[in-house]
Amino acid sequence: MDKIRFYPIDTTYKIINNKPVIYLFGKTSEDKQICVLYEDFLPYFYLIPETGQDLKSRLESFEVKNEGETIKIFKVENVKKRYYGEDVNALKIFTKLPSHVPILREEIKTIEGIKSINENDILFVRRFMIDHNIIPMSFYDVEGELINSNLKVPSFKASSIVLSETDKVPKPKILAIDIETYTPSHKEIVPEKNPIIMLAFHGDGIKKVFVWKHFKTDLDYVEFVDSEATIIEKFKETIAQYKPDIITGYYSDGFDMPYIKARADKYKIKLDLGLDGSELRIKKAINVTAQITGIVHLDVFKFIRKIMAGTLTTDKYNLDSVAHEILNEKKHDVNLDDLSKIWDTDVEQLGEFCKYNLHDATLAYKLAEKLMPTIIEMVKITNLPIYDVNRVGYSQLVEWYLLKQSPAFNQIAPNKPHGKELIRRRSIRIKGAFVFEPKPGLYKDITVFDYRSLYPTIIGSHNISPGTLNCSCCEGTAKKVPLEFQNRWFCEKRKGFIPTLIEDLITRRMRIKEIIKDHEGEQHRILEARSNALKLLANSFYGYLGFYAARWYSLDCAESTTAYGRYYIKQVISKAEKEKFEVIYSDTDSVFLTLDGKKKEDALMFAEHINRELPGLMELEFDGFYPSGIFVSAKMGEGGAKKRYALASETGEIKIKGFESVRRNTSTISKETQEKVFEIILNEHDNKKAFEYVKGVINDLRNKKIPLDKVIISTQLKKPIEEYDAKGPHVAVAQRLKNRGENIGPGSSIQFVVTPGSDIIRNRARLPDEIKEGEYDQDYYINHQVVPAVERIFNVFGYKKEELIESKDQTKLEGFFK
DNA sequence: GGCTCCCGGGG
DNA sequence: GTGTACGGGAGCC
Repeated sequence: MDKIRFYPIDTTYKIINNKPVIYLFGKTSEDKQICVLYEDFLPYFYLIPETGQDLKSRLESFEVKNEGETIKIFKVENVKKRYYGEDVNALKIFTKLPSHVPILREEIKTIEGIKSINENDILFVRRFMIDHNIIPMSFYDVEGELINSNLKVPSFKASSIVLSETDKVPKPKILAIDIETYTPSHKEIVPEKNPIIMLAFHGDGIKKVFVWKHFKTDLDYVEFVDSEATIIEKFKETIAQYKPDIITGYYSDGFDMPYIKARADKYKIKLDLGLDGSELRIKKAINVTAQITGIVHLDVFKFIRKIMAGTLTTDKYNLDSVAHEILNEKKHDVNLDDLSKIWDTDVEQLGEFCKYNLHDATLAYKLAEKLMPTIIEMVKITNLPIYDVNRVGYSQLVEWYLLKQSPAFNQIAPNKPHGKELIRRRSIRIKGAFVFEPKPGLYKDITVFDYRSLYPTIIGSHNISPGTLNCSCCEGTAKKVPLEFQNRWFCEKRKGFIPTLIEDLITRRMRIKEIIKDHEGEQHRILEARSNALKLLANSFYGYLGFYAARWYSLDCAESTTAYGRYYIKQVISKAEKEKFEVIYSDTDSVFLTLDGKKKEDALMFAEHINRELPGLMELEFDGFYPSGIFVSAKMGEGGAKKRYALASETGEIKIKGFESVRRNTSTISKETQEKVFEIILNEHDNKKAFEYVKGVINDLRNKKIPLDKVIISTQLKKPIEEYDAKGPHVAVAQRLKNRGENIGPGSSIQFVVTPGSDIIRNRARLPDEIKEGEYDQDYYINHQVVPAVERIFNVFGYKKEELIESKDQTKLEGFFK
């Protein structure tokens, strides 16, 4: 009997000798790849009979004929469980193979006296990992022996697998890839037709670009090969030699991997990268995915889009914007439209593109490295392997955390909804948060308070859970859900499943926050990531309860959560007004007050009074102090627009909320003008100056002093020109390009400028190179680009948009500070 | 408003 | 793989 220590990274199972065998690919504590095999685990699911029904003996002899084979139930056990807050006598039904489960389930369903069949869709390996407490990226002591196998890594057959260390953080080996392909400008990306021209790798100690045309260069990382097929061979070879635990790329699920696969297919090259010799698998569903057995394929883009999006300020998720925000690095500035031409006619210029190629791989690598701690924390909380954490959304993260915890509560998990129920749930909209409509205006001395994790703390403090809803033990005695739900209460005697778990997440995070100050460097980053992961997950519970496809879906719970939310925020508002603060705005969990002559300390005292009366983990926190801020008016009516304001901090930093400042269909001049206006108004308090500034811009437009590149509007063609019913300006321009014989199709980026005339817009759209400097329709840019961007801001001061447009000076100054 | 369709990223 | 798929914005009545 041997002993090893290892951490699992990627998991699967195979049927060997008619038995399912679990494969845990991972790394030993000596950092060697290994696969731990385990075979003493059987698939099972639960059956809950109607009360009084005894189905055990009937099920024990149950069998189904399937494709000539007789499938039997392997074993049935009586178990006492909890289901939706009730004790139930259930049957645990074991089968021989995972594939037998759906077959048996379908037949068993027809038996009379069944209340429900549960947990029949939890995948075999995941079931094993939950039951055996196998947490990916955590270290285990394994007893067993090395055996022969045809895997590319040693195989260790385990007799026992025991968690040894949870805090030691593994350092998986990451390899980033990026390809450049032959794509003539204005043409679609077509893997079936166009070759890969270069391939870059970035890993620990490896920087390489393979390219299959020769040119003179000093770049030492460039390696010339003779054909595209050799590039694909190099792809395999590099991976085999480097032995990464993780292969990463930016949008590699949707682009690089499928492209490489398509080209490999063309040359009949087998991409047998899997540690079991299996091929790279490309799955084309709604979302394309690329998977390799034993090696995690991490698509950085997917994780950022699905999990990190809310914590980033960018609203574009291309590599350039994301790298800029997360790494403070930009992509190399080359014009990709030129690459194919240069490839055909001017190879000596390819060096720049090799640099670009490697840099993209480097950025993907750095992003993967940076996000790894957060990903690993998500993995540890949910038990899902990295591959899955990378691809699921928040609802699935919450659900797997609940599924992982449910055995500890002796619970049977509810089923996912199907068919009509799904449609019904989908159509329901619940009443959301309370928003206090702001009076448009400029304000000073704004103090902002918000409830720390409002919904999570409400769920915890008020014991909101499907199993505690309207319990019989508290009927008539428990406090009712505020206001409109007086027929609803939650148990006050027994803590529910979801409140227990959510409070666990919150308190774990609070503990981390306490100790984080005493750590620095690597350790600090890990704690930061852990805290962030816990917060993201806790914040997702409310959404999960109201998510139509959730197992623990509960409309009553979701509605009660927002009802309590409205109750608590309104309470702060009315108490603040009683204390003579002016409440200017409130949204969901935050309140904006002006001091109205009082001191900052008075506001802090006020919050402290509120906190004395809050239950459980609920807390109203001081969020910030802003010397000035502006709330703009709504398009319709008199009131202020919700969720649209800008604040200036004590250091003069400007926070803009809710204004669509970066939009694809806007020109640079419109965006620039809006930003400048906020700056002048909030920091210099000079609305006249801001007004004059805009008038200046408008004048410059009139006098054609604004350069052409600031009025260019850029849009991408998304489908063949003929397929557009609504022909916008960019479609019209594309059509003309095509008529001229240029290659225009989906993916072409169309840039245009609106030129003067009386015809409809699309007939006046021109390519920038078709026209001369200044040849744009000043009125269009004034009325449809610049004025709409700032109109609402000036409404606050009583300016009308007509005054902006008027060429004669005419200003009003009243209503500066409200 | 509500409903449907399209798109994201990538070269 | 013991499976299923998202979510937001624009355009259209």
